[in-house]
Amino acid sequence: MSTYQAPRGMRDLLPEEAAAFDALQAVIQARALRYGYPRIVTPIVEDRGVFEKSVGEASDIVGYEMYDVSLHGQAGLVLRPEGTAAVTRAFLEHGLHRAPRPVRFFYYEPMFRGQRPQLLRYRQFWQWGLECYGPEEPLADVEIVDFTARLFAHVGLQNYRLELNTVGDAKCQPKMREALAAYFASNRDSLSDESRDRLGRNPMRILDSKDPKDRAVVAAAPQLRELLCEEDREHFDQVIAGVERLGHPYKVSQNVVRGLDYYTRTVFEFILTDPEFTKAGDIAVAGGGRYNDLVQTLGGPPVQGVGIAGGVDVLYEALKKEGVRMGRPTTPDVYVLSAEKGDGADRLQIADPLRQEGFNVAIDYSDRPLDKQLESAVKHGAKVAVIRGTPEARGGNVIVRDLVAKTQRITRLAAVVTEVGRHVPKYVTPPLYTGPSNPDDHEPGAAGEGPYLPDDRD
RNA sequence: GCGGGAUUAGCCUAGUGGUUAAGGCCCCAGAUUGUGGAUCUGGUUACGCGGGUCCGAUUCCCGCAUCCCGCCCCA
Repeated sequence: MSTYQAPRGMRDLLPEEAAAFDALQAVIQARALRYGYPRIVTPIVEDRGVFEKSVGEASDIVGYEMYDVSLHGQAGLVLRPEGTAAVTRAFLEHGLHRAPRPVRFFYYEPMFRGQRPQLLRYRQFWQWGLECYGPEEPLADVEIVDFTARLFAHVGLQNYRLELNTVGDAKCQPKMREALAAYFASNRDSLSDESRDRLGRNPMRILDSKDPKDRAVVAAAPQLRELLCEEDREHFDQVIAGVERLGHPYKVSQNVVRGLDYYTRTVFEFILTDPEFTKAGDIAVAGGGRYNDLVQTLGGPPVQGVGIAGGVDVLYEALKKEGVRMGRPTTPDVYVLSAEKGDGADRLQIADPLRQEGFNVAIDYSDRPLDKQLESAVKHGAKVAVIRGTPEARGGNVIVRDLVAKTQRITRLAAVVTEVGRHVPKYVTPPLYTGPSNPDDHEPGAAGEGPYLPDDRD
């Protein structure tokens, strides 16, 4: 047993898992860009106040789940427990509330909460998220739901359900709270201790209680829909109509009330339905909603917003459970071996053109007998061995051996790349810069469209 | 933060209040003077940490750490 281990609730992603996480990021990020959401990166550490102000001081996250980090005893910094408040801080700090609206962001970052680790709940976990600042139109809410539903369809997630709800806006919430508080107060004796406690703080949270005692009371609680203000109801109806129109299955559920204070109007959760994940209660694979007052809360102008955050660890496990394959191979396809001792430079020279060409190539560093090197190459997952230094492979020749088919041929050095290419795939190294394509490449009329028209304003 | 369970090598398992704690897989080396996943042989690595009881503890007790399960909550 090693002396040190990863901190509680934090884990290492070994190459295979890391590859899967990379693949998930690539897919989600590319899709976010399709929707007009470019990536933003914010620091892992934030001022404590960013979250106290926005998430709510009474919330569990701020109450006891924030990771303190102090520098030279100077407190006040925490590891970020969630993305929305941090992104909003950046949005304001850079004056982006003056940028053309809506202002959209995508993020994919580790988050930290000092909670007790449990099934799919870690102290360091990864979240992807979207934030959209500016629009008050319900269409923005709908698009974020749409993004998520289509993302899950794309990656192959099947076993989940979508629940929508609305919690009203700042004008309306007090009224709703009051009505709920009155109802729950009159049923005080039937409530769990926990909920009785919540009655004074946030009666809405009683709605998502899992306590069977509360359940009965909650079932007969006044419908939020009836308590809503006119504009809130209208907004919600349009959100529902939009989701409906796009054909995403959903359910309106009073129980979706989210634990963060900044939500107004629309809230939603994508909840896993596989029995393995529901035995411990609902696990959300994504959740979000509208936050119309958050920007102001953090000291900005009145700018509305809507967003969502998804759990990468949760998504990864759910996909694995459903048999979805993720990631790229983590093993080299080609191994360079040699029967000659001390010819490391030659091995590297053989590997280089193969690598240039896009093959994944590792070399054997040792002077071990060839059989050991072959065995090692196979164990490292190589499909092809390039062998030098044997009697047959002299004078600018090497052997290219297919380790799966167990066939080989002697090949001139100049033809190694071609020969290897017959057995294993090449990979594309991503470009450092991907510019816009040239619109002139488009051939007018090719797709049946009309000719370009002159713009009279020119 | 509060409850319950677990912790023997890199992994999986056995076992015991008393000499060198067992086996399988993996890893390394050799048998096999250089073309592989087999076989055989050998080798490295463990009683989570700290206290206590005891002549003596890996074994019993307590605390701590970590993991799992539940509460709480969320991604």
